[in-house]
Amino acid sequence: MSTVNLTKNQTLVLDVLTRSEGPLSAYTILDKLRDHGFRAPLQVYRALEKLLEFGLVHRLESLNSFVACAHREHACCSHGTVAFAICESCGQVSEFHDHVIDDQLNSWTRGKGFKPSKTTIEIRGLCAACNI
Amino acid sequence: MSTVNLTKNQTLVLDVLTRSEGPLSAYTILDKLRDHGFRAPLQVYRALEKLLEFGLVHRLESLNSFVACAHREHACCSHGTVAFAICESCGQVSEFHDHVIDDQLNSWTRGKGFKPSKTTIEIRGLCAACNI
DNA sequence: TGCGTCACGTAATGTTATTACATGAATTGT
DNA sequence: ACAATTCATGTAATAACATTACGTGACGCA
Ligand SMILES: [Zn+2]
Ligand SMILES: [Zn+2]
Ligand SMILES: [Zn+2]
Ligand SMILES: [Zn+2]
Repeated sequence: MSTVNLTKNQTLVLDVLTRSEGPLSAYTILDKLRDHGFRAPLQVYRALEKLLEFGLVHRLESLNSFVACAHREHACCSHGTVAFAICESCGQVSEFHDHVIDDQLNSWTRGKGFKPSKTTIEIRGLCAACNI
Repeated sequence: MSTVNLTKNQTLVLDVLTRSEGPLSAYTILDKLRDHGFRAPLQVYRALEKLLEFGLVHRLESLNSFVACAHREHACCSHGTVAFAICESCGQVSEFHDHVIDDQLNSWTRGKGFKPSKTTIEIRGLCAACNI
């Protein structure tokens, strides 16, 4: 659980994401940080790039947006693939891990000689609260 | 295995995707169809929307691009979630299904009361040929 | 004929992401 | 102390991806 030294911009971006209820697009983050001196998309994208490297943030491909990791205490990157359930009504995102799925994907890739670098699993739908 | 009647534009787009080695972005499709009278992105996006509905085409979220379904004879939509392995070197895409993964995801969503509408599974990495 | 639906066309605009270039601070090796 | 290198940052411009708004003609059906 090595703690990383974040730069000022990285800290600002991570704080915004951590405080947010749901995922945010890069441009939404930019808007939220204009008061703190952010003026260009690149400032956000550069910070996000590092935060993704550190495993502190995840990118939701199906939403073109970003969330703070929900399992920071566990060093997310270390325990396999992460999956997300995304509610299309309220925007809530649940992050989870599943070793059976991991194993199954690994078994497929090994069988094919495919060397995975990054795996995306995203379930869009309605959360329990919205599915009344 | 009901065959759908495609419109002219839908046929053109599907043909381009079917002939293509790998996934194509909407704008690449547009360029390839300029000779056939395509002039605006919307023509492509409208055709893609229908082809996605029909299950003849898949969208790769992590690539913002589209592929023809590799299992048309099996009526792709009918047998659960589709997964893709995408080679970051040669661009080749392998489409596959795995019932264990399906079951595992379904068991998670049932447990949470989450009602899935669409699931994305994409593995980025290096295919066997590129991973020498 | 009048009406609704649907595929299509065109233009404009909105959203997301990257490239190119410049500056200043911190780090390293001598 | 000095040059060389690296890294975070700033700014502007542009590229890539996607949607909204509006209008037309074809078709099926009361
Ligand atoms: Zn995480
Ligand atoms: Zn919800
Ligand atoms: Zn398919
Ligand atoms: Zn390859």
